[in-house]
Amino acid sequence: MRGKGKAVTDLSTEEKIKEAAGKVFTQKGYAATRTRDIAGEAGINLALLNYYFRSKQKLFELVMAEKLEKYFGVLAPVLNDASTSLETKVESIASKYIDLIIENPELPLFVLSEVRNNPEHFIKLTEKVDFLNQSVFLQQIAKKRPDIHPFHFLVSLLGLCLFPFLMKPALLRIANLKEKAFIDMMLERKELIPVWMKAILKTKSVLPVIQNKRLKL
Amino acid sequence: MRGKGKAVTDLSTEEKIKEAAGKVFTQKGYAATRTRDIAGEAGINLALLNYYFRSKQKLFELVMAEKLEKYFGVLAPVLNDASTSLETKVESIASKYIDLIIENPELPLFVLSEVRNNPEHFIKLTEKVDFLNQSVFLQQIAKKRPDIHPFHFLVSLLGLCLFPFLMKPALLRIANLKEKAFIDMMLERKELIPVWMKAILKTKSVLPVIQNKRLKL
DNA sequence: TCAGTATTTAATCAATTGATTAAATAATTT
DNA sequence: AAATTATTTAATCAATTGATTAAATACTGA
Repeated sequence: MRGKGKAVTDLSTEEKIKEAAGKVFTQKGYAATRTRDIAGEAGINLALLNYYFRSKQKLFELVMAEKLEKYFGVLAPVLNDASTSLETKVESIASKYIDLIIENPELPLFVLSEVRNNPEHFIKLTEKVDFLNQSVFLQQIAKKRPDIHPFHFLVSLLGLCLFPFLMKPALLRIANLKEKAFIDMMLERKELIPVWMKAILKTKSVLPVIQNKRLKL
Repeated sequence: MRGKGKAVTDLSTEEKIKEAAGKVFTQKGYAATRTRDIAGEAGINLALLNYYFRSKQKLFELVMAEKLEKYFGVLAPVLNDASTSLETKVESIASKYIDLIIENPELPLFVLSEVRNNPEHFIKLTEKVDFLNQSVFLQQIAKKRPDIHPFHFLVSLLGLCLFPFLMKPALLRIANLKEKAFIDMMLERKELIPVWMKAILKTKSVLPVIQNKRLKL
């Protein structure tokens, strides 16, 4: 049945559906998404969706892989750059992540939710690339603060960048912010976070040093 | 039909269902939850659920209100305590929040997801209590750092506490951590975060001071 | 143009799911 | 114990939803 057809048209329709699926899935999550919503959003008939992608699940997996790639794609190249300082890396991650999420505000909640629901997606993505554990970034941190597990700092950095987007709906309400003011705050954070991370990395050790928590490097 | 019956039995069954609903809803979210799952989890028949709570939606609203109360209940009393220092408040929030989420690991993702899907829940909770904007906590921050919107610090504090739980599944995998090691890290954070927040509050100003971003206090 | 192929659609199916109902069972009261 | 009321259940309903099918339409190359 399904042929390759004219490449341009083919790609266009297929892409249109995938685009719509990306939008609806990220907004409502897998379970709350109806294939009819996607079809409607794409301006096509429901059957066409299954014609192109066989099933909701298959379509979702395509979208998910793309979103995961987007979400973690910011990190990978920076973390393993041996030619930049730790400070530069922090600046780069904060800046790129915040820009990315301003353009894709629902990405973090979507990825975190669906990774929890279907860890296998995330596992498949990471099983090939062990980019993180042996990364230059973590080594640079470990060198500076051998007393604290380096993931403390990575998680803190990501939390400072991403968490505001996660609590954005709540924040807009309780802080009485408008959309524009929120974006401005996030842009401010591109400058604030590197300063803060620097300060955090400089703090005096407070943890008991009973166990040696240094990574195997 | 539905009578009050024997108070003890009544409460027990009703509570059993609500407990089960809380568990399933927080684990899977509203859309992915089947009323039959809840009934199964509670060890009762499906019809009994509707007999007690009329509908899935009604039951969910009860659970949601409870979870919201739990989630934000940590903050309210601390933020408005005029008798404690800013430093003490930060310590208290970090400690209480981390303890709470260790006991209820799925709470943050559940609350954040469902608040996005149904902002009215959150709105209903907050419309009465304007505890945050005029809080002692924000005033103490604004006094110390009039150059930066105080919500920057609140969001940072919450992010440092909560974000690790949000990316826990990813973290366990990429950092090669076991459950126990993760909990230990979070306990460490109860000490680290206050130190970090202190350092953050001390950083030199880096933002342009064109607009006066001071709150109306 | 027209045969052949690709694309799109309306109609329909079967499974799932939230909700209801009427009947059975258990508890309580008199 | 009998009557009354409360609790629980199996069976069923109607709507939703993912998926399929067969037919119609648009497109392409000879």
